[in-house]
Amino acid sequence: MTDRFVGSRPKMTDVARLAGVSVATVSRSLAGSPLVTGETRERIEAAVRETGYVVNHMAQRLRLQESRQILALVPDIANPFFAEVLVGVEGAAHEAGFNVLIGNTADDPRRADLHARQLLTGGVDGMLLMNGRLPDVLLGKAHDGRLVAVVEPVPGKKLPTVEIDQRAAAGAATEYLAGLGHRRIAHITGVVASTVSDLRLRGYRDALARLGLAVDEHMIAAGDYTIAGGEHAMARLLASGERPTAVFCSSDETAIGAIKAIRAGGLSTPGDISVMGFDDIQIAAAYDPPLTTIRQPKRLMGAEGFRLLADRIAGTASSVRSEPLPFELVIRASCAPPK
Amino acid sequence: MTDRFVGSRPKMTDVARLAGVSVATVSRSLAGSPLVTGETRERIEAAVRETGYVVNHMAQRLRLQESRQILALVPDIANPFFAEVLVGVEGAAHEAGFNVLIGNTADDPRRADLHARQLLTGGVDGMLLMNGRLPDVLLGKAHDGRLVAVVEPVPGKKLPTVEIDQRAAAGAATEYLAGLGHRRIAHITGVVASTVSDLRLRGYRDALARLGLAVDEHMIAAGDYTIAGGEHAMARLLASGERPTAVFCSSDETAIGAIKAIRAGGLSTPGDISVMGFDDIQIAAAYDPPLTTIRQPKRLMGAEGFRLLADRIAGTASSVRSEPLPFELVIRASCAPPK
DNA sequence: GAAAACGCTACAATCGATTACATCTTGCGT
DNA sequence: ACGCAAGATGTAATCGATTGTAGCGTTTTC
Repeated sequence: MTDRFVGSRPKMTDVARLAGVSVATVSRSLAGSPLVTGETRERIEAAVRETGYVVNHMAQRLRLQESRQILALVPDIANPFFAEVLVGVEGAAHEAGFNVLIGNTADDPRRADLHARQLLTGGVDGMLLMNGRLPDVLLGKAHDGRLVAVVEPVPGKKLPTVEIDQRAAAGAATEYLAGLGHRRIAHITGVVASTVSDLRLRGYRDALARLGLAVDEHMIAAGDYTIAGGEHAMARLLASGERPTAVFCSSDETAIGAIKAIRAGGLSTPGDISVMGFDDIQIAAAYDPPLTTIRQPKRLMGAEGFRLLADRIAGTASSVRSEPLPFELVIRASCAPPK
Repeated sequence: MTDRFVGSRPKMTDVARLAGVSVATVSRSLAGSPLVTGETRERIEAAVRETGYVVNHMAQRLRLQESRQILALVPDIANPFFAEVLVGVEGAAHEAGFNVLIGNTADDPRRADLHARQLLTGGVDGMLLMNGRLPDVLLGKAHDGRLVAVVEPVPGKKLPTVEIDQRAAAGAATEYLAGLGHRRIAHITGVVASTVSDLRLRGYRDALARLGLAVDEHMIAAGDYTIAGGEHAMARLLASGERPTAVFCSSDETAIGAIKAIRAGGLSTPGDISVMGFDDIQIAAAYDPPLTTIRQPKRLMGAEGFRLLADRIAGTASSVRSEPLPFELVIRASCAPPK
């Protein structure tokens, strides 16, 4: 670690010269090849220490034709749900020696496009799509399986997808409320025209049908996964003639908004109206009342998404579609039997 | 966009051949050099369209000796505060044509080290340190200003730092509580031995001194920025002899924990005990009661951190230390005058 | 009319690693 | 002793771009 290479970093030739061997031998030695042994290897290692040599990733990547980087395209990093998925992605990637680039699309297709271009220019080896949309620049291309969808399936494109059985989960949520004795169960949807939101709505309808309960279209209000959206939707639900005794919300944020609207209407949760969330983000347990919700295995989904992608990058792609991951009904205090 | 290059992407030589010029000319043309003009440029552009050529980033980076990537080292991406800062970083980076790698340290120095190595290997052009710690591998090195600290200053190292005036902010919070009429104001700290937590504690002490109020050491409880930490700390505060009428917490999570403990003790907020948070994360406004808190300009801090770093990477580094960014007292409902 | 100036393009070196192939040593069997 | 295989190392091509310098053809200048 002397300062003999001030300014420019030592390169492999410097190590080779010092060790009295060729760069080929240094490269092999560093790669752990069994061809380099004994005294030679020691001399090289000493020279590496002496010079403070570290490999130049740009050169290595060009030669190897792989960046060992992936890009995670996320609608909003600050959304606690996606942040948690990202932790899973980062963790799995880190273990496999991959780095993770973040692409915050902020629902702007141009930003998504600009990020997606990384895949075409070789900036990254693969991409995780978490916003349910294939960027336009990738449309006609053969991106031979360097794409994996996480959370939201990508419509119109056969992509490996990591998800839970949304329909079954929504069904379980609805049945739980019915099991508590509720008969007038409302639903606040997610963003309209999103696959996941549709599936949850369908699951809700399924369950009501199974239970022999009629579906009242006035009991279905459109939300957008946000607190404000939940608040407005709940206000509408309350204003409609006969009000529900329980509400199944398609996100925890929506549930929080709903609870606020319920309180604003002079009612209480779960006293007057039970509220069920979805996702089990961190606030869910901390909120007052703690939210009963469906937990999605967020970190696991991220990790699994990475693994699927890594398999395809390595060419060991097994199946196109992996098993749905398990969800879990988490019972806390925001739902109770009706009065 | 024909399929003539199935398998291997077209490279610059392909474009050159098709346009009937040399690669040098193609490169210059694509770079927008004024040397290439008229018909030649048009032929090249046509050839680019024809082949569907896009530059190979790996080769470009090797040649240019810059990755146009930075790494953001964060203790926890899923922490809403840091997630929000990251949004700012990503936005500014994106505008400047930089990509952002995330490094989740999870408080593990080895993970931080592994990520930091990216800087030594040329994997990234610079690094944003958000965890207040210089990774060991960077210790003896001359990383000539490719490092910027954000949020938490890095002790023992003169680094450009993006921060707010923590001491003044804590003072403002404490004075606000005093202004409401409180005399017994407690404080729950952040992680002990962290610079930021120390500064806030000092600001709290300053303010009490200014106000002529005695500092009661029993009114200072150690937290760790988490909900659970706030809960335990508040429980201790309640158990101690004379209980406070107001608590200044060093994070919003801490405040939420404190409120839970207050409720668990049969008391209410702000009725019996006012609670003040810090940071103004998204839940702060949604919680019940909505949290009065100090807002840190999170996105701005992230964006500013990136700009400082970009300046130093470009060699246009202006000052080592930028002005502290403005904080803001956000008054909501968790603080009220004492009974 | 020769020389200088200029505009455009090509050649070839370069960035720093990896690796197929060639070469040189050794050791072993017979 | 000789031949041959196996082991260790070196040589040089390669990944795909950028860019300094040289070259060439045309126009300007005196």
